[in-house]
Order: sequence, then C-alpha cells, then structure tokens
Amino acid sequence: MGRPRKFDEHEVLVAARRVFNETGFHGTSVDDLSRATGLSKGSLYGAFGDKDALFQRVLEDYCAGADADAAARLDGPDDEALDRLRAWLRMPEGDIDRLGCLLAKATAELAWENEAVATRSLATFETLFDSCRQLVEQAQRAGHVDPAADAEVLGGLIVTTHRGIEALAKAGVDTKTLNRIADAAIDNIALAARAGRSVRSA
Amino acid sequence: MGRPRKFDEHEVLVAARRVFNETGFHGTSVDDLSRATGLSKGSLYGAFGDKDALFQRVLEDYCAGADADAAARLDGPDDEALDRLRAWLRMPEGDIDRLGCLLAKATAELAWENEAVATRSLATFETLFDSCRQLVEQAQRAGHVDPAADAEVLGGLIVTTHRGIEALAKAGVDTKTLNRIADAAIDNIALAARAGRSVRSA
DNA sequence: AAGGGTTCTGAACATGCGGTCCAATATACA
DNA sequence: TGTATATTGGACCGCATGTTCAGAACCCTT
Repeated sequence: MGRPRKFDEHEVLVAARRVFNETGFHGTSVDDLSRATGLSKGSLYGAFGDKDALFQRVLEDYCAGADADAAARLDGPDDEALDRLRAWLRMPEGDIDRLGCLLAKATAELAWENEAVATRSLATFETLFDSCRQLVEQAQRAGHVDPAADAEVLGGLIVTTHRGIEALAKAGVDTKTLNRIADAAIDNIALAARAGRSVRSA
Repeated sequence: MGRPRKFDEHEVLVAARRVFNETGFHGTSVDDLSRATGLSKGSLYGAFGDKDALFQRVLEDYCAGADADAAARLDGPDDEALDRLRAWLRMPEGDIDRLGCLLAKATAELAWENEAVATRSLATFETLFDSCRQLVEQAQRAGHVDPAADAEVLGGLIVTTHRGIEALAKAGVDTKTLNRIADAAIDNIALAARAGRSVRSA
C-alpha cells in the first residue's frame, strides 16, 4: 500500500556526505543538500527529519562502512598484515573517500554541541584502534614487528598517522610526499621489530 | 589624532581565535565574536572589516605565532633535539592552544572557498616541515637518528603525527593514550637510527 | 576653547537560513 | 477502476545572520 520511495536511501546519504565533507555542517544549507541529493526539502524532512538528524544518519552510515572496512582489513595471512596497513595509510588514487573527512567535520564542528555525534565518532575511532592493534599482532606473529612491542600503542600510532595524513592532504600537501610519509611510518614500525629499545631508555 | 582605540588588537584576535576554535567559522556568529571580544559589531567591522577578513587576521596572527614557535624549537644542543620533538608532540598540561586547532578549522571549513586561507595554512605547515627536518638533522648529528635516514621524510612523519594527535584529542581520545603514542613515535624514529632498513627492503 | 579627525555605540536593514505545510501526483491494493 | 496511502516539490514563515549607518564620545592640534 502507498507509494514506494523513488530514491535509494544509501545513495542519498552518500550524496549528502559528499556535501558535508566539502562545506562542513554549518556551511551546508538544506537547499544545498536538496540540490545534491535530488530530493526536495520536503522529502528530506519527511524521510530523515531535520538537518541534525540527517547528519547523524550520514555519520552513522559512514561509520558503519568504516567499521566494516576495518574488519575486512583483518582478513589475510599474517605476513601481509604490514602491507595491508601500508595500503591503508597510502593515499588512494581515485581520491577522497577517506575516513577522516567526515569524522573530522563531525568532531571539529559538532562534537562539542552534539553528544551523539561525539559518541559515534569516538566509537569508530576505537574500532580503528582495535583493528590496527590486531594487524600489528598479526605482523608480530609473522616476525615483522618485535613481539615484545606494545601492539596497542603501535596500533594507536598508526591510526594517528592515518588521521595526520588525511589532515595534511586536506591542507594541500601533495600525495607523493604523503605516501613517502606513510611508507616511513610503516618502515619505522617494522624497524621497531629489530631494535626493540629507544634511544631514551638506553 | 582622533579617538584612540579602547582595545588591544592582539587580545581581540586571541579572543576571536578561541571562539573560532570552539565553534568553527560558519558556526560562529558575529554576535558571538562581539560578545567574546567585548567589541560592538560596528567596532569589529570598523577595525577589521567583515567576518572573512577578521578570520584571516586571526589566522595570520596565529600562524605567525606558530612559525615563531617552530623557529624557537630549533634553539638548543643537538643531543636534546629529540626531546624537543617529543615535548612538542606530547599534549600540553594546561590544554589546548595547539597548532592544529585553528588550522584544522581553516583547512576543513574555509580552504576550499578561500584561496588566501589555504595558502597561509599550507605555508605554516611547510614551516613546520622544515623545522622538524632540521630537528631531525640535529638528532642525526647527535647520533640519535641514523645519519643515513631521510630527514625530510622523518620530519614530515613527525608533523603528521602531531596533526593526528591533535585530531584524536579533539575526537575525545584521552591524554594518557595520546602521550604514549607520542612517545612511541619518537622512539620509533630513534630506532630507525639503529636498524636503518625496513622489513620490506630486506 | 574650538575644530577636525577618528572611534565607539546601538539600532536598523536586507538577505538567506532552517523548518513547515499543502495541494498535486504517483503507486499499490481491492 | 476506485480508493487509500506516501511521496513530491514548491510556496511560505519566522528568525538569525552579516552588514551598514548616523550620531555620540573622545583625543589631538591650534
């Protein structure tokens, strides 16, 4: 009964995400969203509620995808774990559906006033922490990272590097430089397997 | 001649920066700025021009300070260079006047539409790259980092880590975790001095 | 003391925003 | 085909925003 929807919900969320990514939450008007999604304002409100609710749906959709990607990254032989981490850090060719984009807006613009946004963002970050920790552990089992190293901290370091790369990319640093940095980050972690002690503690 | 200003320009810029940092550019109304600075809206417009111009002044003021700090960090003996980098990466106790704050807003919200903002932000990032490269070179001279390592890439990696830490801090990751990550980042660079080769190239 | 020049004040303005509503339309079922 | 139900797209409203302006306040010079 009743008329069925003419649009695909997920596609709308993706289109909306693109706009939010470009112009931020407060910088995006509902008219912008209407134009980008092809839905009229009335439809948007009918389907998703107000602008805040729509953003939260977009964020949820995005975080769910990021969580799934993080889980998928765990699949594979131990001796390729470092390569998977490396691939994750390097900038994609096609360009920018990187994690940080929306989360950066979310945490920078909304987290301070919207608890739900803050909570959801942090949850995805913790998923990332955990997935990176597990990948480091895989690399440890493969003998690519010092088994005595703290996998949790190294995993955190990788997430941090990822977020930093994304931030610098947005600031305009060129891809080649960022990819060299990504490689260095992985190489340094691999190197940690060999030495095992810092200069400081020596 | 003429009536003298009742306010200190730099103080106004700092107050404005604090507001921009909290609520972002589009999320901050001129009334907010008026309240925070103690200046009436008319005065703000008279002294700084419109909102965009004020933001650019704030950014310039902030970047200049960041540039100066970067230069100051270069002063000191070579064998303390790594410690200076470590201190820079660790979260300050007092809290958040960190670099990334305003630059994050600037690049995330305005860079895409305001060329001047993008240019100024990138310039400060390149100052940072250079200062970190020099610090790594100091550490190399002190024997704390492999002299054969690429100081430019390692410097870039440190800037990246710094930005990542700042991003995670904003996302709500606790300070203790972030400081462990900061330490690991430095330790890994120091370790690079010992091994010198990555697992990959082995 | 008077005048000129500059700044402050606060109210007013035009614009664009987020949010709401509704008549017309399209679909599914009986 | 007819009826019920949802969607649609645009018109509409109240409000907050960025911006401006005329007049008052103030300092310096003469």
